[in-house]
Amino acid sequence: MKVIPYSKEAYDLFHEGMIALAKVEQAGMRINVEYVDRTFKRISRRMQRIEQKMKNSDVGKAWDKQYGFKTNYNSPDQLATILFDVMGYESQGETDSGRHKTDKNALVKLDCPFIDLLIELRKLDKAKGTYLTGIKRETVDGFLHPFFNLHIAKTFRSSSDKINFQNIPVRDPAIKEIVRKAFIPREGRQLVELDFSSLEVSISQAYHQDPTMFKYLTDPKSDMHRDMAMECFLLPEEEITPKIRYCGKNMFIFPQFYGDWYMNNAKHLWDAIDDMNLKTASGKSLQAHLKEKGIKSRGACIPGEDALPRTFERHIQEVEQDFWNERFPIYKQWKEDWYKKYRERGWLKMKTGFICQGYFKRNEAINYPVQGAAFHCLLWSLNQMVLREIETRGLTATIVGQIHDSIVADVDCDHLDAFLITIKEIMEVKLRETWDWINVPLSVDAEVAPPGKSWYEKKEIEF
DNA sequence: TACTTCGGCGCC
DNA sequence: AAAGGGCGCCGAAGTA
Repeated sequence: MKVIPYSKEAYDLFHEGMIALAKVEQAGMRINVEYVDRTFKRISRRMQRIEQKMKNSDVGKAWDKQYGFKTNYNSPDQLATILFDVMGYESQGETDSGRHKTDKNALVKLDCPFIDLLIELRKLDKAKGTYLTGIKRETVDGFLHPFFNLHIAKTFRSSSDKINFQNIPVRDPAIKEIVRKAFIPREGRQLVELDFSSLEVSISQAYHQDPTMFKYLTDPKSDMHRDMAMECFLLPEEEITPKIRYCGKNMFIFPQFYGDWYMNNAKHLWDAIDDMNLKTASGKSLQAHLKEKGIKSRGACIPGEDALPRTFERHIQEVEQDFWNERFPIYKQWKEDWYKKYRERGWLKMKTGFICQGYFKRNEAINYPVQGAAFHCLLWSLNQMVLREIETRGLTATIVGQIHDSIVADVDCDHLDAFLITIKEIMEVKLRETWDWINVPLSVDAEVAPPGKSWYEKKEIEF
């Protein structure tokens, strides 16, 4: 059977999207070139000082003895040889090709002072090698013009390259500052970022129609991440802190939605208790709290082996069971039905009219329609702004980028309020008028940097 | 010199 | 029964 990969509506969305994104690319983002040059040199000096310290440590001396002038702290092979063969540290697992793992997660478990320096060095190297170098290379006359592609991702999402505008550091405060200070607004303007809150979860609702999820997405008093944090750590609502909620969200709920399983959840949540120094709202350590609840150890977490009673692993396994069988059974049923239908037909169709055909694993077939359609909500909104509303309303504003569920703009300070009202109306109201299959409210958060200030200075605002 | 694969890491 | 979805870029190391 021949499958045409899109409907007319989907074709139109991408046709307009190509034009709108080309305009975004052409406009570009203003760069503080002097800052980038200055910071590049400063980071280089900092890296040299760190390397000097590394040289003087015991690991550094062993490294020099083994490799001499060939010493390269950036080589995973050399690092593994020194740590696990020469120094005798315990290997923390293997890569796909059977080498010792030397990523951050494996290294922090070794308890070795050299490692802290190495991790700091890697971070600075990332900032310098990938971001500052990339910005310098691609900036022309003070403007950076990243590409936004619509022909790459299997899910009909976008991608971005030269430079990748969609992976600028934001979580690590130090790297965030180094890189994002390079991005500045045009004269008399300020930078604005608008993102759909929990867009993929909201779009998943249109597929599975789970009533419990519907309540979470429509009742402002309900809070799915808080609830699952309570389950994972056996805590009452009043003991949930922002950090604990963060863990429920990013180490249980989101991984579960992407198809992960309890064993990984248990490992990550258990590590977080120590790494993030988790305490209940009334100040008790979670370690002690779980012990009181009868959970004294993590559990072996070995695939194929049953989780032992009274381990954290067993507990999270039960939380997972409850999550899908009791809390979201309709969602679970949809996943099974959807995958079965894909297996029968060999293709799947998104709410936005795009068709994915080919061999997909279970998790892929389930995730693609949500990921793609969610991005299409953003692209539709961007098209309205770039191709229609900005000009129609006479706004002095330029869309300069897009990050899957958010839009970045460079807006005249005097037009900020009008811009925000316009784009909020499009993203929250007009989008749903156009696509009535979206059956839950969509809400937009705004972050704004002060006039003339860099992208690093963006702060969430009420509007 | 040019290319590929791998490990690692940045984002949603 | 299976067991984390989607991207791009860097340097290291090996191959052509």
